[in-house]
Amino acid sequence: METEVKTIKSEKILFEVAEFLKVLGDPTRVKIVWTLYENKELCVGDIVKLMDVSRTAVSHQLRILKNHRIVNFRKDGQMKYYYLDDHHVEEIILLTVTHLTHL
Amino acid sequence: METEVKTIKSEKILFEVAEFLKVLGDPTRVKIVWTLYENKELCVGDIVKLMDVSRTAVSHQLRILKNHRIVNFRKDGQMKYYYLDDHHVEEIILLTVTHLTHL
DNA sequence: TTCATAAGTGAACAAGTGCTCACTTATTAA
DNA sequence: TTAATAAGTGAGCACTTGTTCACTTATGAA
Repeated sequence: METEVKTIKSEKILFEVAEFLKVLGDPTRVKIVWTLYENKELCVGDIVKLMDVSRTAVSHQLRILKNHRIVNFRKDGQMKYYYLDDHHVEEIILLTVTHLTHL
Repeated sequence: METEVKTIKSEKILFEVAEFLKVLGDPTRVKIVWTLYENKELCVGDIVKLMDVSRTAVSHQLRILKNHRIVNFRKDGQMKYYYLDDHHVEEIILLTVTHLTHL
């Protein structure tokens, strides 16, 4: 207990960081995000086809991603075309891939 | 269902990305990481002093961070001095902060 | 050796999470 | 209007997770 220490600034932003990374820290959600990154935009049915997850599960996760402004969509008839709402998200994933492959 | 789609490459790496981001996606753990980022290295007692979390909880979370090679430590007598094991981790957090503050 | 201090461990439990199931909403075609 | 298709919703439940509590290990001083 002899180390000089600093106090933590902005407790709140760290909590938000944790909350945000938790959203990406799920296999289904990160797979959806990656699929949208690779395909620019996709309707729900296509996302389901590309992933081994039920349509309902995809719907639930898309809502969470939407609430955190990670994805957005445009309507076209009966379809909803989802796309990544912010390029930072793909940067975070790519940086993580880099980290893991250089471990 | 009319969009041209690509197949997902490397299912496994995406799973690992999710697992890794989940580790950072916890308020206690991200706080520990940030505290270590700000202070270079700290013993467990100092980490506890800087955070509103019990010593035991910190110990448990440090083990998880150690298992994922996010932190490491050096022993010095009775103390263990923990430090960040990879600079990618702070980059990921800083990028997330940037993302959240520009939302 | 004995005691104090620093840190870690494992069981238990409350809280949270992600999936499935049944049902609903919205849109388009017949 | 009726039927079909695309997507979303809410309850329920199994599973996971983070904390606390009691106990253990390891090191150093007396």
